[in-house]
Amino acid sequence: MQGVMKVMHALTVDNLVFGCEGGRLEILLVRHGDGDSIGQWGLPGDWLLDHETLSEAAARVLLDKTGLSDIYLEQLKTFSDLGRHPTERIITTAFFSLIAPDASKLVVGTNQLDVKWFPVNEIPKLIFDHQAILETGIMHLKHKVCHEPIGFNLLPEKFSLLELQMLYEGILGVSLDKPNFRRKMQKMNLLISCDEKQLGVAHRAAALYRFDKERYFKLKQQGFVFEV
Amino acid sequence: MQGVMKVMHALTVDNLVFGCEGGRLEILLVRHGDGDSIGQWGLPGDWLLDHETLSEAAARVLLDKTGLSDIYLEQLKTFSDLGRHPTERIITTAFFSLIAPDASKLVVGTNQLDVKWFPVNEIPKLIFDHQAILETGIMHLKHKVCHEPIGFNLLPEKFSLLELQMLYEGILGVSLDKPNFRRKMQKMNLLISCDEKQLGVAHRAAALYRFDKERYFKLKQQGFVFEV
DNA sequence: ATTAATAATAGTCAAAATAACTATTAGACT
DNA sequence: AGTCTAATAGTTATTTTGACTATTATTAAT
Repeated sequence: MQGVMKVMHALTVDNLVFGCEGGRLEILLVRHGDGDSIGQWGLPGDWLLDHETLSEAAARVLLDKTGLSDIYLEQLKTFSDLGRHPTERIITTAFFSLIAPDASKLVVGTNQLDVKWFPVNEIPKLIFDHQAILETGIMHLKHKVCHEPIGFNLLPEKFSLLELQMLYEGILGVSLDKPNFRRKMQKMNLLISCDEKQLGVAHRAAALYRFDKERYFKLKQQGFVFEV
Repeated sequence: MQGVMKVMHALTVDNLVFGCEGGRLEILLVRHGDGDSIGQWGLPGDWLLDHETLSEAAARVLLDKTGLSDIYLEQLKTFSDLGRHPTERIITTAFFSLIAPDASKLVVGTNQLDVKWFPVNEIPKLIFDHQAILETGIMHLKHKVCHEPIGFNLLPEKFSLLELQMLYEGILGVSLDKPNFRRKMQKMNLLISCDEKQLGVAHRAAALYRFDKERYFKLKQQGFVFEV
């Protein structure tokens, strides 16, 4: 270390909790019930406590809001701009999580007015720099979803190939050729057929698949790279 | 925010400064001259000051050590494990930078005994969790170098195709087919011929190229993705 | 019952990209 | 003149991609 003085800093975590409904990407927001930002929407977050790591703090926030644990959770970036908070210097580490539909029961925290899912293209004005954090997260998601099979975390356990395709179309904002998409996915050998069909649909029912996590990790060790 | 108490934290930045000599990936380390870790090697770092962002702190550390500014510098990850520092709780944000050979004149800082380049596969024992930070950084580099043209930051302004290939081979730890590699690189249209040849080599001199940054950004906006 | 609608699934085909090569050329050193 | 090293050029079979068409299964409407 250099010879300059140590300064202490206020640290928080903020979570980008992504979900997906009918191919539409959604984000979880909370409405603050106290402080300067009362009544405004922002990302769920909290102070980092003394005895916990950043990941643990992020997992705690996620559990508080959604009742979920064992969720795909990844550190995104630490935001430290001097003006990011209006009155104090607060540094925040943003996390990135992907959750499957209907898995969660939303919980309104103490000091909060509301928790709600918003489609990512219908976001209200957000507190502090949360809009910038969200944009960073969406860019990260767009990139990563093409190079690693993390998108499956946004789908239910069993899904059809069209649901998978619509997820990609929703995230990337493009439309894909159905036969080509299905061929590419099936050739990777990462989908296990459930030997089940969709129920209650008004057309020919699609076969349902699960993502083969074990196989993916085995292939990955052998140098395989997932690519969409 | 939840209703828990705000705690203040000690924050530092640590830099992974990568270089390259003859296709061999190197990292810049400093030997500490005071504190508990006296005499041991570690990543160059410093406390985060009150008036600066994390990026600014990282750029300051880089300038102090190498005399360089305007360097490729990217935030990697924030490390917050409770036991990462032996006596205090210190949270550090690791940065990732790539510098061209011979660009830098190393400077031994106050409270430091030495600054030196080490090949990444001949690293001494490092302080704290710096070994883990380094491994994270190398993994990140291996991944990113394939998807974005950041490798050029590790080469001199003018380079031959074989130098470029050896850089990739060094970073990825694989050997590549020369004609195929050269064809792939040239087809991307990101290399400007310098209309110059290597000097002082004991064999047929190779043509020298520069990386066309402007063209890359233009193509990127149009959806082009760099892939090796 | 027939037909329309919707989406699943199967298959085609030309163009492009890749991997694994061989061949030739230029320049320096002995 | 011959040897070494690496640059550069080219070949070929295989695989992958993109842009399609065709067929099938299922439900809902007429």
